[in-house]
Amino acid sequence: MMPNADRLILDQFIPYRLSVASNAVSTRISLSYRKRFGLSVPQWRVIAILAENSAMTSQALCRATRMDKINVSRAAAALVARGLVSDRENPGDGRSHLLALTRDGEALYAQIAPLARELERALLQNFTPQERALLDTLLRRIEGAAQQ
Amino acid sequence: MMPNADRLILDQFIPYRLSVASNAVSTRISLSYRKRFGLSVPQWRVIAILAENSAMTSQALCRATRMDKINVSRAAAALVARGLVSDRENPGDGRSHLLALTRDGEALYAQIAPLARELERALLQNFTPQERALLDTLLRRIEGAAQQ
DNA sequence: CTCAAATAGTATCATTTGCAACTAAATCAT
DNA sequence: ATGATTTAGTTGCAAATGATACTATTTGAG
Repeated sequence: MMPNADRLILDQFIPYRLSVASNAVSTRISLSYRKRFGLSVPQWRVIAILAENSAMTSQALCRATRMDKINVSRAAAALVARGLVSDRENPGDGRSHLLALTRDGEALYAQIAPLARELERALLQNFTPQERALLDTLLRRIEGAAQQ
Repeated sequence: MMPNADRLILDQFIPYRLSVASNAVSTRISLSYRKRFGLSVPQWRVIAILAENSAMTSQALCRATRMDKINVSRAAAALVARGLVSDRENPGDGRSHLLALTRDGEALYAQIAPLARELERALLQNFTPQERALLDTLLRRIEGAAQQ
C-alpha cells in the first residue's frame, strides 16, 4: 500500500472541484444563452466587452476576454454576420479592424445583461456579499498561481 | 444609457471568473499530465477513481468522475489499450464490465499522485488551510446551485 | 413464461476546438 | 529607402467533444 501522503482523493482535489463547478455553471449558462439568443459563450463574452468599451480591435478583445485570437476571430465573424457587431477599418493600423456593437447588438445586450445578472444571483443565492467577494479573490489568486 | 443595475462588468461576473480560473488550472495540469504520462484529464480521472475503489463498472465511474458515459467509455478504452486498466465480465450483470487498475496502472498512479499533489500545492501556495477549505465549500455550493 | 420497457455500453456522425501555416501590414535596423 | 522581423487576423486541417442511434442484456408487467 502507498503511503497516505502520496495518495490523492479526487473528490477533494481542488483542480477537480474547480473544473466540476465551472462545467456545471457553464453548461447551465450556455444552454440559456444558446436557447434564448443563439449565442455561444465566446460570442457572449465579446458582446459583454464591447458593451463596456466602445470600438476595439480583436487583439484588445483577446486580452479583455482571456480568449485566444482564433476564438475571438470566430466569435466576431459570427456576430458581424448577424449584424450585431460592426467591423470597420482601423485608421491607425491597416492590419486590424475596429469592432463595435451595432444598434441591434446594443439591443441584444440590453436583453441579455439582466438575464445574466439574474442567473448569477441564482447561483449565489445564499452567498453573503463577503463570501462572494472572497470567492472572487480566491479564484483570482488561483488563476495567478496557475499562470505563475 | 442603460440603468446601471442592468449593466454587467464581465471582469466581476462570477461565472466568467470561474471559467477563467478553471481554464488556467486545467491548461496547466493537462499539459503536465499529457507531456509526462500521455494521459488526458478524463483518463487521469478514471485512474484516480480506480485507485480509490477497486473494480467498478463504467456507470459507477460516470458518477464518481462526473463525466458522461461516452467520456468514460473513451477514456477507459484508451487505458485498457495501454494495459493500465483491466476489463473483465461482470458476473452479476452481463451488460456491464468491471474495470480495475492493473499492476502497471497502479505503478503509474504511484508516479502521478505525488505530482498532482505537488501541483495542487503550488496552486494553493499562499492559501491558509481555512481558505482552502472555504474555497472547496464555496465551489460545492455553486455547483449545487447550478444543478439546482 | 413472454414481450415491452429500461439499462450498459459502443459506434457513427456532426460540431467544436485548437494548432500550424499563411497573407497582409507595420516596424525597425541598416 | 529596403529588406528582415514582428504583429494582426484568417484559413485549413486534425484532434477532442457531444448528440443520436444502435446492440445486447436485464427487468418487470401481464
